[in-house]
Amino acid sequence: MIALLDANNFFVSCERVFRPDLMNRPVAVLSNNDGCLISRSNEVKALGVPMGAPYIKYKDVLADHNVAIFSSHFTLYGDLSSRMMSLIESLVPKIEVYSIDEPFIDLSGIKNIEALCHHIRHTIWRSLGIPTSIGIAKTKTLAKVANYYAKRTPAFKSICYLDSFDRTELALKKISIGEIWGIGKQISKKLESQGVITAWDLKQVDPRCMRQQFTVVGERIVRELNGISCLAIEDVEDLKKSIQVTRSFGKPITNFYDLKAAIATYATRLGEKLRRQDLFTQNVSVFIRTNKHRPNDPQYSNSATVVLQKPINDGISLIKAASIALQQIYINGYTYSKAGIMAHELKPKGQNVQLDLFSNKFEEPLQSPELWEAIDNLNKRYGRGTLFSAACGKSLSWKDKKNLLSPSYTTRWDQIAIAFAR
DNA sequence: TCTGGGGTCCTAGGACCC
DNA sequence: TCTGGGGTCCTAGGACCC
Repeated sequence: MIALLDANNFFVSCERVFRPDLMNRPVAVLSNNDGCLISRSNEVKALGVPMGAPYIKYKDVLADHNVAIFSSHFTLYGDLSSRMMSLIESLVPKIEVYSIDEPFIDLSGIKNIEALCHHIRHTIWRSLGIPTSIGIAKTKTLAKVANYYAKRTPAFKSICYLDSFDRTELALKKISIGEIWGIGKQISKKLESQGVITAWDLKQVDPRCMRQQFTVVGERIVRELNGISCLAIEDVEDLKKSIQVTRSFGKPITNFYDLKAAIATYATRLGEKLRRQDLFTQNVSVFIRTNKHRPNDPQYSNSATVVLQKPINDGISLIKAASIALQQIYINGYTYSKAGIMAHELKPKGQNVQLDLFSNKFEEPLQSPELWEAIDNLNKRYGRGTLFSAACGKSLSWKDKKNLLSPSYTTRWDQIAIAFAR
């Protein structure tokens, strides 16, 4: 058996951990730039505010209902996530971290599955204050279905175990295909036109037909719904294949210098991410684009890739590479709204010493790793952006907005939570 | 008026090779 | 009056997920 544990409204729950006064008040968390809603408490969901809705469109409704609004605070969420994962790991033989708030748990060999799951939920609640739901079934896809019911059916008390054929049949008959893991908008539209409406319908489709229409991905879904496990619990954490930093601008950019400064800032952040994971990149791409939500404005979007002679992860080399890419694609006269930088061909430490036969032996030395460790430590201690390259510029008008940020309760000494006893 | 960011996996199709 | 066929590698783009 496989369990899928999922934190309820994770980002909202993280904000509530240090603000018990919000426990019974509606809460929502915004995307970058305070653009749209990406996490809603149950009360906000009940108001009919959809996931991903533009904040500004619902600002009044949210204010009318006294909803507490937060800018997204990924340092906080990431920290609470890793605490939650370690807790779970200490209680079970094997987990696979699937997303920031969801691990799959391998339950093979466990005797009293439900008791263990109750214990896991209780431990997370008591130690972290995060509410969770657990779905249990024979395959990952079915565990996802079980989790769907665990969240929505109060009688289940947040745990749903699809332990029999009958229960599974009932569960599949009452859920539409669009709720199934891996079935998005396009595929459900196509399937519905063929009369496949519920997950139970989908379970009956010939897997070979699914493969023809929707590749092996579709075939696997049907098999998994039939209780045949096609997606194993991944043992080793795979090496990441790409790392990116992309942002919409707080204000649109119309000149090269601001764009260059933005790209340099993203390149700096990319370097931090690479160094934190001890990774190097040999392939840096940059993209820029105008606002695609304004079809009447002149549209332009392009990207360029720079392939490097040797793997890098220091800020200066990344900024240099990114600037070269940017120069190749920049066209004057457009209003840019978004840009990003991506690193591909990631290589772990140690693999970066390989010498290219045809490259000059006496190339300039790699930027000193000690220097970058010192810079990272300073920025970690005194806040991101304490020390940065002049290429990132001083004008911050294009920077993203985060007007409603909560304190860094768990990662900054100067913002640690304070409790008062009365 | 505004509408996120960071990932993965899969396929088609072109280039190239023998 | 015919112009192979099989294989690999790479990239762009689509679809999906949280």
